[in-house]
Amino acid sequence: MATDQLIAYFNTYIPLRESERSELNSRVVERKIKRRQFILQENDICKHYTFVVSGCFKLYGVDKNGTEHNLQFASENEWITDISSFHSGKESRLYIEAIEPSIILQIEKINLIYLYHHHPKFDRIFRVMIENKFEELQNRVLQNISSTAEERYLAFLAQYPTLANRLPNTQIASYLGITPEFLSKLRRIIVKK
Amino acid sequence: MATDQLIAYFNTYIPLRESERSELNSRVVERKIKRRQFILQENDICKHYTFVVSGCFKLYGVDKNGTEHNLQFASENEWITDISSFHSGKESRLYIEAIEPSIILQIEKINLIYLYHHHPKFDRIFRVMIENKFEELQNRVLQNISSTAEERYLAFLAQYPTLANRLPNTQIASYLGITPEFLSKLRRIIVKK
DNA sequence: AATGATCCTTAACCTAAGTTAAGCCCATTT
DNA sequence: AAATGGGCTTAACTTAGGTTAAGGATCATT
Repeated sequence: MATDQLIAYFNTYIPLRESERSELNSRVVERKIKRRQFILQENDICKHYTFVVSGCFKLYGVDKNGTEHNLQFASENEWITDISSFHSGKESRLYIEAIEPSIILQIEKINLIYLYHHHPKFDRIFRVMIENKFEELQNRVLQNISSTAEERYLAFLAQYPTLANRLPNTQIASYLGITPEFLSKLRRIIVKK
Repeated sequence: MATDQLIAYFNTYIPLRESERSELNSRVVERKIKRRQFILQENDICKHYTFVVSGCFKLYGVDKNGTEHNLQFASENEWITDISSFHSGKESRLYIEAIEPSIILQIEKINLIYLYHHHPKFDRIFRVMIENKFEELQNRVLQNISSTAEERYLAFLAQYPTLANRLPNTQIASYLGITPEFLSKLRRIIVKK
């Protein structure tokens, strides 16, 4: 069952007791998502934390020219949400879209708050989870302000080799903040070396 | 007293009980820091969370050419730390330096862990704090991959007007990921408009 | 088999941003 | 009063990366 995978994931942080497992179980909803299907669109309110059981998603914004900019990918055992809209309860300016057919588990805000209040362990787990995510993002910002596109691309390949194989280069270019044409040029330069 | 300011800060998240206040009080150390003084240097291990009571700091990395790249500023009522080194216990690759004469409160890792274990409220508070920081960083990444330097500069002025007045432009340029010369050029273009 | 999408690449040309170098202005220090 | 040093600007020149447009490859759908 899919929630077993989520429980196993939490156990890597802090082992859950039976009571926590069953409460979690009853507060999580499983969904099957098709390729290209959205689980969040601009002007929606983001009501869930989404855990990816299988498949892959992207979180992105769209600029005034209609160009997409990838903020985050999430595949197996990763979380994805628009934390800004989730917190504020206001309309999102982002999209979450399946890149592959996927299975997810979603937890609603009320249920997450319930877990926080009845089992403080979840405060701890989610604190550590987001601290790790924060660290990752901080490294990305440092890369963005200090490295060339080529360096960022090579770093991406090194850090996410599996994703790099799974994703079309257009999606990687969007994540790196460059055009697909320029990424193509970089790839040729790298091969030549 | 300086810890009153920290307690007032925490109270904006969740009010602290007397027991929590006194435990916090005894686990926090006040320091006075001079302009240009470091509270973290490359290859140090980051042992503290630092709360800025007054003054201003920058967190930055230095690249192979010796150029500094500002990851974060922190002024009154903000936290600054190298969360990566703090967590892993490994040597930091970053610097934290006072931009102004400052007063800070530092909490050591053992003491923070003590607070987490005896008062789960701190798990909650730090979770929410870092969720907010995560959101901020995510917006910055989106800016970095989708906007021009001019747009990023104007957004910085709008988002941090006080900081923008307080900081030399060289520091802002470093934060935006551009050279001071180019920022100067942008400023002239903006004024002309 | 044919029709589109989507993607990847190439190439010519363009522009945002970096580099180098010089000069000025202020504040501190001597 | 000079001297130092940080910060800000300007300008000439270079380069990383974007734009536009085209063609080919791959894949799913009819």
